[in-house]
Amino acid sequence: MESRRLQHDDHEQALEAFLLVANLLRERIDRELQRGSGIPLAYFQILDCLSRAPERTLRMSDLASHLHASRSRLSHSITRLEERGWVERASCPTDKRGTLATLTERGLSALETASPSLVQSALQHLFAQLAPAEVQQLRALSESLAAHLFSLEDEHPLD
Amino acid sequence: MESRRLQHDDHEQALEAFLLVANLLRERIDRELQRGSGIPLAYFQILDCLSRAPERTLRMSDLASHLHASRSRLSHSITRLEERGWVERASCPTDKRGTLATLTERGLSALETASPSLVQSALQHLFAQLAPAEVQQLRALSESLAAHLFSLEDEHPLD
DNA sequence: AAAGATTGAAAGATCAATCTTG
DNA sequence: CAAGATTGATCTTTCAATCTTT
Repeated sequence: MESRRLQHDDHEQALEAFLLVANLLRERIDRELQRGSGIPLAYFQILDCLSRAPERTLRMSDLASHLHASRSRLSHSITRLEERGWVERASCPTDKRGTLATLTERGLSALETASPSLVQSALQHLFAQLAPAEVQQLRALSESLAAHLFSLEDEHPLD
Repeated sequence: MESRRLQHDDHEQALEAFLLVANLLRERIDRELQRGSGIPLAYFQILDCLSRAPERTLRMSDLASHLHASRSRLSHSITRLEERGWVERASCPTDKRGTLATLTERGLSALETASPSLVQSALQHLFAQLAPAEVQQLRALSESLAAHLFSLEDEHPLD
């Protein structure tokens, strides 16, 4: 009973520390991007994802699942990115229900301007203090937890 | 040069995995709370923080720094919690600039209803697959990163 | 009916003033 | 002027329809 209780406390403290650092990290990166280039992290991730796709184009649905975002959220975001001239929509030729999102030249420039200095400086700042083995630990733990969370989503989907 | 490049990739992948799992985890916990009790995680954290304070009361400023939230965000949140009857404001007797936030009886009940089952089930789900040593690793890494991020905030504050 | 996508309204967060007290 | 706190405008996310195509 005692050890059961201790174990639970361990979990709770680990969870608290994890959620705290996750927030701090996201905020920090978001700020550095925002300040340096005027691009919020959420938009950056969309542009980055499109830039790696063939023809710099993806279907809304595929883009949403790559980014682990809801269709609704992505749709609103793409609307705003279209207003900035960074993304264009086109209807899918093979399936009239679908919509294709394409990264424009201007969008690519914006991404390339923002990308190198800021993300790298963030990374260097953040991981400068961790030993290579610790970086690996962090990655292994994250991937293990992510796999578990994905299996939970399959049981109880969020949409 | 080659190893420099490899190291950077390691960092980037670790960061990606970490940010992904952090989002999944936060969403999952938020949903379980929301579905089970109608309380969003952000509100839960405020109520929980107040419930541990002496007299169930804290100054807005102290509450904000405990939660690592901006004063503005907290002020808006407390307004909404007051509307629900879960928190009350009072002006600080010793410093007329200050405002005290107090958890009400109804707020305490709401917290206690939401708290036990949901958070514990979330914790058990999430950590069920990690060995105790891994939980400790996760905690140690999180705390180490958090300490580093705090020192960054001191150099370049966010407010 | 299910899948892909969008929309409008409501809730939450951020940003730049603003106001009061120290 | 600085610290504590609030406000209003704006932006983002979420939620619950809605619409079209399969």
